Amino acid sequence: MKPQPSANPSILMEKLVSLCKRRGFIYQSSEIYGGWNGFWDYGPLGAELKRNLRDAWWKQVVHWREDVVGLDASIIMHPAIWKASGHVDTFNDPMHSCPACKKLTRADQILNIAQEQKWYSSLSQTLTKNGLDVPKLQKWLQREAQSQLPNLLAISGPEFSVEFAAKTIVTLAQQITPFDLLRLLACPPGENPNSVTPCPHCGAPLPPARPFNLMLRTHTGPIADDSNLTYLRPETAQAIFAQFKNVYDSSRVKVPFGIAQIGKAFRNEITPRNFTFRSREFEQMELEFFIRPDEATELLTGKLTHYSPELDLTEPQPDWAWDVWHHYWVRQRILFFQTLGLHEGQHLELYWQKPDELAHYAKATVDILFRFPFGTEELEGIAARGDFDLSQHQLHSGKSLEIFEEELKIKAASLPESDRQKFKDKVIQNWGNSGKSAEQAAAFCDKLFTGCYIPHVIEPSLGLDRLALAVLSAAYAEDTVPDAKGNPETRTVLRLHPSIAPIKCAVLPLLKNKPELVAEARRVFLLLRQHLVVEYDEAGAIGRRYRRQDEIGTPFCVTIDFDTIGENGREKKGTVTVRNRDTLKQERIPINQLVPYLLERIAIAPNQNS
RNA sequence: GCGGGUGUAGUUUAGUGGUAGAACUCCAGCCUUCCAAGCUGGCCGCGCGGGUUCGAUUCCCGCCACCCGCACCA
Repeated sequence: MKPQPSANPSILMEKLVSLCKRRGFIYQSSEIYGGWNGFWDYGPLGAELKRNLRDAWWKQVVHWREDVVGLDASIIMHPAIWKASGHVDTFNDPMHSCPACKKLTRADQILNIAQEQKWYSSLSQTLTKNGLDVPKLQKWLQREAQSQLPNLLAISGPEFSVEFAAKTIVTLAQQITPFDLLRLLACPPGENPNSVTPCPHCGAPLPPARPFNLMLRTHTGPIADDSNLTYLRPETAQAIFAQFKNVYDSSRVKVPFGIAQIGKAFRNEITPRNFTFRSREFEQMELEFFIRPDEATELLTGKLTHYSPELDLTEPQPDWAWDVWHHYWVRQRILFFQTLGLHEGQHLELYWQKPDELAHYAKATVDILFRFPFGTEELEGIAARGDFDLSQHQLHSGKSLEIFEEELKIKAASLPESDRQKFKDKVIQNWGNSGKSAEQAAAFCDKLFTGCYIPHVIEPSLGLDRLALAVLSAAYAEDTVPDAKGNPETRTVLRLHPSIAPIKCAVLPLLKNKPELVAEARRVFLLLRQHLVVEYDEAGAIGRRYRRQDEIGTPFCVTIDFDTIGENGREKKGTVTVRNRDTLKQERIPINQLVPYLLERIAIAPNQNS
C-alpha cells in the first residue's frame, strides 16, 4: 500500500513540528549541542499528553479487564534472551552497500532478491542442458542487461566475459544457476568468480558485507569486552515471555489471559525520519494475550469455532479458535482508538499482511495504519504468534514454560481410549499438512492428555510515540473565527479528545486589574486543581488567552466575569462561563457544579462497544 | 549509509569580509466588561569546530542537524 499524503503534507508537518516546539510538546534531543538524530524529548505538555495516552491504554487494557495483568521489566536483560528470540541473529544482519547504485542489500537475501528481478528469468533461458547458449547470452547482454543491469562488467567487455563464462561453465559442474552465471559476467578477468558478489539491482561488484547492528549495545560491568556485552531491549515483548512463568505462578491468572507492559525500547534505525515516527529510542505498549492451542480448546469444549464475519465478538467464548481471538483483539484495539477520537476509515486503515509478508513466527498479522501527513504508516501491529516465543525460551533456557490445566486432564481421562486415539490421529494429520512430524504431534497430544501445553499468543503492539504523533496530527486544525471587530481570523486549534488533552481547563479572570475578579478566579482555580489538570492565566486580553488554550488543545475555559461576583444581580452570582474549544459556545454554570460538569465531559466511558 | 538541498531570535524572515535589523510570539507595566485590540518598556539570534584573513555570520574544509529522493525498517 503506497502512502497517500494529504494535500500539502510537508507544510502541515512543518506547522505541527513548529507548534510542538513552540508550545512545549516535543523538542529535539540535545538541541543545545546541535541535536542528536533519532532521539526526542517531550516538554511539559508533551509529557502530559504521553502520560494521558499511557493511562488510557493501561486503563482499557489492564484495569478495565479481569483477564490482563501488568508487568514492568528491566530494559537490560540476559543476552541469552535475545539469542533465543532470534534478535541477535536477525538484528545483526551483514549488509552489502552497492558503490554504483547505492542500494543496501542484506547478504543473506541477495539470491532471493536476484530471483525477484526481471533479468533473472531471461538470463536463465541462456542456460541449456548442455551449458551456455552463447549467442543467446550475447543477445541478452545487449538487450536485457543493458537496461536492467547497467553496471555489469560484461557489458563493457562482452567478448571476453562471454568466452570466459562459456569456458568456465563447461569446466564446472552441470548445476549452474543464473546467479552463478551473473557472477561470471561480473567477474574481472583473472579473478575467481566465486569471490565476486554482483549487485542484484545493477550488476556492479559488491564490496564485502558489513554488519549492521540494529540492537543498541552496551556492557554490563566496568570492563567493556565481549564477555559482558549486553543489549538495550529492541522490544518489550520478550520480557513478558521471559517472565511468563513467574506471572502465571504468582497472580492466579488462568488461560486465556494477558500480560501487558509499557516501556522503552531501542533500535539502531538506519535512517530515523519523519519527526518522532521512527526514532532510536521509543516507548511501546504491548500486550501478550495467551490462549489455548486450538487442539486444547477442541479437546476441552468438544468444538472449535473459527472466524466468520457474522460471529459476535463482544464477549470471549471458550470455543474460540486462535483466528477468532485474533479478530477479537483487532476489534478491541479499534475500539480503543475510537475512545481517543481516532476512527477507522477517517484516520485508520486495517492492513492484513499477505502470507508472503508474514514473519516466520507469525500465523497472521494485522497492521493498524494511521494516515500521517507524510503517508499512511503503521501505528500498531496485531500478530498471532502461535507458541513460537514461549517454545523458543523453553528450548534455550531448558525451563518448562508449559502450563497445566486440571480440567483438561479430567476431560481427557473421561474420554474412551478410542476417542483419544481418534483425536491424536486427527492432530497428526493436521500437523502433517503443515510439515510437522507425526512424532511431534503425538508427543504434543500425550502432553495435552495430561493437561499440559504451551500457550499460544496474540500480540497487539503499539508505539506510544507514534500514537502521540497520530493524535497530534489528527487534532491539528486551522479554522476561521471572527475577531473582536468581526473580521475573520485564522485560528490554530488542537482538537484533542478531552481525555488526552494536557490541560483540561483554563481558569481566566475576565480582567486582570479588577482584584475581585482575580481573587474569585484564584478560588475557582484552586478548587478545580484538586480534580483536574488546570491552568490559571490572567495575562493579556481574554481573546488572546482563549487562543493560547486553543493551540494547546485545552477543551474548556472557565471565565470569571462581573456576573460571577454579583455585579449584575443575585441570580447570576456564583456562576461562571464555560467556553468550549470546538464550538466556541459559552455556557453559564454555577461554580459548585463545575467539577461534575467538566469531569463528565472529559472522561472516557468504559466498555464502549459500538 | 548514498545523492541533492538547507541552516540568521521561540516562529517567519532582511542583510553584511569590519560581529546584525524587522514582524509576530514571549515577559513586565498601563489600559481593556468575552475570542490573538492599543500604548510603553524588555528578553532572546548568525548550528558546532577548524582554516584563510589584521578581522569570518559572510569565503574554504570537516562535523552536526533538518528537508527531499534512494535504500533499510527482524
